[in-house]
Amino acid sequence: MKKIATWNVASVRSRMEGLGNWLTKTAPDIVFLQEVKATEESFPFLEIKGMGYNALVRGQKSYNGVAVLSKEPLEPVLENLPGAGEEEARYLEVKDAAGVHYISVYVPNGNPSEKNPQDTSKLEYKLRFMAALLERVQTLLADRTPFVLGGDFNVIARDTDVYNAKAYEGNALMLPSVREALRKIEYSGVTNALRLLHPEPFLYSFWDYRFGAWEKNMGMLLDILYLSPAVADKLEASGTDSFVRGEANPSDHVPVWCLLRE
DNA sequence: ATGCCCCCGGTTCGGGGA
Repeated sequence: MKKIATWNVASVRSRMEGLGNWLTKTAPDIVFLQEVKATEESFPFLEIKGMGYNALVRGQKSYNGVAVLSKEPLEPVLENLPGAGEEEARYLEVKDAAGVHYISVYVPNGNPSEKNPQDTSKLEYKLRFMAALLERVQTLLADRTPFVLGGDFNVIARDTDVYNAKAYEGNALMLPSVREALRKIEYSGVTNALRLLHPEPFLYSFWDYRFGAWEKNMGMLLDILYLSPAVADKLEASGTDSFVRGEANPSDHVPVWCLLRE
């Protein structure tokens, strides 16, 4: 069995204790991280090595940043998503010795800043990014490359993936254009590892730090693991590690994981 | 239900997150 997880850690350096506890407790083989908010120079490679994991990092100062942790060494394939620009660290594709690709992705949020509520440039970037991601998925599928694509997609795919859909009307997390972009990826032929086995409504991976959201269970499902067809055939189990949201100094996201037969 | 929180850089606040 191989366990693969994705987790938006919301600043890896400030989350080391929780990350270590979670790795020890759940023992994933491969972990996709998002929002590490560190450069390669400042990334805590040594501490993570001490936890038993190698790390490949596409870093950036202050913002974004993605990584893949693994017990067995992996090798890099792409450090940027083709067609999405190279300014922001939101994509890292690596592969194992068997040729399976592992992709950690952090899709842009897409909402305007509070100071410029009419600004649509961030939404346009999100849609461009998702279109480029669709292209990459289609290429991998056409090549019959086995892969796991996981990350924070920043999309509320269905009204029942959020505590109150009405409150988020017009939000870039669930605009029709954004949902359509996600559906194009899903309908290209990948399998949602969590949803295939757990279709129930109000299953969340994110609870805002504000509003007492965790205590009131005001959450959203934003994190996804997509499997290529050959990998999906090996899916044994999946879930969310929501317990970490209740621990000290947590990320606002929790890990989503799947278990694959060898 | 957007203000509430949290992190970063680098200073005592602004930007970003969702």
